[in-house]
Amino acid sequence: MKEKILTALTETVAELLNNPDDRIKLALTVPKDNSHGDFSTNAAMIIAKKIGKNPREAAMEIITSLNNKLDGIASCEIAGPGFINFKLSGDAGVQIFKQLFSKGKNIGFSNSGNGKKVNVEYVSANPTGPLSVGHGRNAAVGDVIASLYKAVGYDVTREYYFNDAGNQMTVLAKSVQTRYLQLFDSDVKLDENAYQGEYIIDIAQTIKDEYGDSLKETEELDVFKKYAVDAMFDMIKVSLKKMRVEHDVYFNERSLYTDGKIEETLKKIDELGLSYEKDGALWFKAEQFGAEKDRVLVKSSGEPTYRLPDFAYHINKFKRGFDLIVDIFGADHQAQYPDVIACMKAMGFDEKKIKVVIYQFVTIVENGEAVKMSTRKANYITLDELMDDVGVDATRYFFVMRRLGSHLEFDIEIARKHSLDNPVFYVQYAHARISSIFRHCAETKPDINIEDINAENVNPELLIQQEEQDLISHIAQFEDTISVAAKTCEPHRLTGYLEKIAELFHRYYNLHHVVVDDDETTKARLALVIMTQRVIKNGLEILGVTAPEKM
RNA sequence: GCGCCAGUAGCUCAGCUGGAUAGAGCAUCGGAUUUCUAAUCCGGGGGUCACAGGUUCGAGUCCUGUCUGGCGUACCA
Repeated sequence: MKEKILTALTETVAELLNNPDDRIKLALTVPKDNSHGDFSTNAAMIIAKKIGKNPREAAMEIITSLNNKLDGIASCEIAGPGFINFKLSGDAGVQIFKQLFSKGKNIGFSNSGNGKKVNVEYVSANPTGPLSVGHGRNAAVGDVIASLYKAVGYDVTREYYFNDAGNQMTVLAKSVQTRYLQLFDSDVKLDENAYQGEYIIDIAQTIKDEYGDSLKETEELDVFKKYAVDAMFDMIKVSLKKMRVEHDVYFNERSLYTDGKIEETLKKIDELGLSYEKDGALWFKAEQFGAEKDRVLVKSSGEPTYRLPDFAYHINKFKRGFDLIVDIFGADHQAQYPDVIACMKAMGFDEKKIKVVIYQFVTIVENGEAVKMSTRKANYITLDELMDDVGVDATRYFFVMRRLGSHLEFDIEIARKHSLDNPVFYVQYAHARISSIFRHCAETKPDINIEDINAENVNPELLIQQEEQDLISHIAQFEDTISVAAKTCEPHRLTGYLEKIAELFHRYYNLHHVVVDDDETTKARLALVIMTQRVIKNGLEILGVTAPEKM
């Protein structure tokens, strides 16, 4: 319907301008205020100046020449400064309702992605400690973005990239070693830079249980490292599973070395003339791509920096044939992507396929004060603790409900209340209430079987209440909302949308009964709430939040 | 210094490609339950959209400058 109006409008405007080639960006929107009709356009205001008339006169002309082109429109009105508001005829409304209802359980899902392959890389925490609240935002955002892509028909790969080698692992192994030695001699001091979490002591204890004191004299860190990495990964995977996050691929940075990809990448960069040696290190000519100075690829010690494997990793992603590569990371990693993009472009890959999603930090507020976070110092609140406090549903919902560009303030005190002002409950409650209506209907009207209701055997014309019309017109925007949320990688659009749907439903519920004396009206209203419930359920599913039948 | 992100009600935040009277929740004040779950609903009060210019029919939204905050600017990841 929307397309039809827009096409007719575009043609009309082109005629009036006497220049079909002059493509003008017209907006046809669903007005916030429903007294402004079902659709609204700004066309007249845009062309007014060009055709030398004031906007309201222009609107008049558009309507006149539009007149015969559209069916299904009950009226067009000129309003305000020159908007043209269209009101659909009742018949069109019925068609829309039937169309929406017949989508059944798939309402909201579409196939605009057309099976294109997208790789979403998220969490990607190195195994140096339990997942923090910061990782939690990453996990939730990445997971929901992946689900959004799936909902619009992409073939989605969820990926976790990690590094279990290098400097930080050595620090970790040393920390475990120190804790191990402390089990024999409490005078041993823990290095200031060491990881200080309790979990390090647990790992040391495990090693003591298996090896006794046989590792007391060894300089070799391998055993400590192996135990530490295994233990950390177990911990991380348990947390992610609890959070309902499951990756398809765990990609080990080290495999890029064993496969010779690092060498290959280095060679390619050299061939392109993008590297040079200086002070014993190998440098990447980042300045050439707008960076303020060049960056080190290989340290004078011979060890690569993170940058080189990052390049090799992205080449690998391109070679696996992804049409879209989505990287999700926090604001503290913002510096690393321009180099990757520049390098991929230089190597002839389509760098526009890389989409970098950067989210701002999570601030934990406790007793009105921000808690400083540091993995090393271990004075942070873990993701596990958070999930235990407020539940997985609320955790996931909270992490995605804000625009990614804004800081997320997580007030522990409020979260711990299992509070009633929690928006996730508001949405879930709407879902549960609808289930409750079904139960009530089954008891009071055994003749009506919910399962039997379909687009053909209900009469949508009986849905004449304003609240019903509001619900329908918002439901009609569900698919669009998902598709925009996916395209922009902005999950909060979906939470906002669901809250609006829940609000409209709750208002409707308070004003009107679904199950009423008249069976036909009851059936029409049931169809409406069935659809509403499907929308909420599918929306929550994308968010990874449960949709309870009872609360 | 330079770069990225932000500044909207007392607090936490929405505001889709510029559109009609800037919206929610919390907090506050006042109402609604013989009826499908009151985890709900209805209403009141509360705003110089950080500041100053600019672009245009029209700016919270776009441009420039200023101020404030977070992050980055490693031969750490």
